[in-house]
Amino acid sequence: MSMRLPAPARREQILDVSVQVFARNGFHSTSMNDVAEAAGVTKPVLYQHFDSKQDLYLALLEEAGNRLRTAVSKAVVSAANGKEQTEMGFRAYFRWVADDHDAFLLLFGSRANRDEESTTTIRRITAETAKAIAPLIAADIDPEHQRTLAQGLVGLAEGVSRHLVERGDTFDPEVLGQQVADMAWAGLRAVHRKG
Amino acid sequence: MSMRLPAPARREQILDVSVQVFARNGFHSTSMNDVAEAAGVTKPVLYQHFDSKQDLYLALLEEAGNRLRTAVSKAVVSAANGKEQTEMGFRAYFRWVADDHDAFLLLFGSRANRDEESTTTIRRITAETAKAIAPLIAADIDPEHQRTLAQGLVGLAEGVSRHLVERGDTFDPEVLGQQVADMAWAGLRAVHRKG
DNA sequence: AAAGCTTGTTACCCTCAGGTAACCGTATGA
DNA sequence: TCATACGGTTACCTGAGGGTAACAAGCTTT
Repeated sequence: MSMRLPAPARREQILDVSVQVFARNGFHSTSMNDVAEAAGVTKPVLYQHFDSKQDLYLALLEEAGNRLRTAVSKAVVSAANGKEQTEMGFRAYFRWVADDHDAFLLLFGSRANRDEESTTTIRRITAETAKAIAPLIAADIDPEHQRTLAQGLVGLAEGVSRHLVERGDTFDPEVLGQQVADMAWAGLRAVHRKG
Repeated sequence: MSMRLPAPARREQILDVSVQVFARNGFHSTSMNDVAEAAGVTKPVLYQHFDSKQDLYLALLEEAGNRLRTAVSKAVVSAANGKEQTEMGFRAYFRWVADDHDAFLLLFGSRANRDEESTTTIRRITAETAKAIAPLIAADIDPEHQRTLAQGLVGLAEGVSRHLVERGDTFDPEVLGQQVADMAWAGLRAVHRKG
């Protein structure tokens, strides 16, 4: 039925397609047959490119995580002061959510199914994101607590995004990012004042 | 091996045990045999009390959700002004996390596996929690946005908790709740000022 | 102590889905 | 035009695990 494709192209296509399928239906509710069908191909083809379902899934997580990471860190670097970093960071985050939609669902959607290994990967990604944010938090509080609050901010962005994405709402990432950043920044300063 | 138990007691015991097992290993990685073994009993006994694995799992989610809901709403009601409500709410939340540990992981842990139905249930619980929080947010911004921010606050608490619980850290819910509440409250006021 | 309800066990069925062996068809290069 | 490599398919194996039928062992009530 489907056209013959050179191996690397097929691999890419499989990755593209499976992000969507997994994001929509979750890991366990998606069979390799489903993926194959969505790719217009049969199961053994998948196994020519990936060792196992796990392997495919982890590759997807990894790729999605990379895109998130680079989007946020690029944005943060290009900012001058803490406040601006906060703004740029959140705006980049929501921009990523808005146009890498399926990747977001894959990593953080309610349907994101997680066994041992995937959990580790996702946690790592979250932790790295938090790490990128941590410096924004006033340096005069103990680092332990700093990291905890950073995780909280990540959760904040995640919560907002999940709500919007799963409702199917569209949103302007710049506006939303700015609003959430305002909120977060004020919160951060409050923590600072108290120590 | 195990003692005979009257039906209601057995049912309770199964619920107690399975919260732990599911929380620790996630839905799909936990077989009914695992649950049965943990309960010191064999599989068919489980099916005397629950129609299916789904059924059991949903019962757990429901129970956990109820405990969360009542904990938070009780706390919020007993407070006078918005600031106090915020403080009481967050403290109650973290108190719940601290001593209903497994329930938290079940609902919000990384390993929380979610098919169609469970997702709906969990979303409902999150939404209800957000709804309880929404009134705290300044009334002069549009309700749509209000709800979105409320989801963000829920995410904030969730993110902080997940980080701590999954690291196995112990924490004082009162102190942590107060700190997060300070942060949240400042953020909320900032949103208020902007409209 | 026998009937009968309740609790529990053993041993099984059956489906689903991950994974693979063996085979086909077409483009390419000698 | 024949060989061969590569992309793809059909048809199967297999294990895990949800769910159940049939039977055993206790209480309890008369």
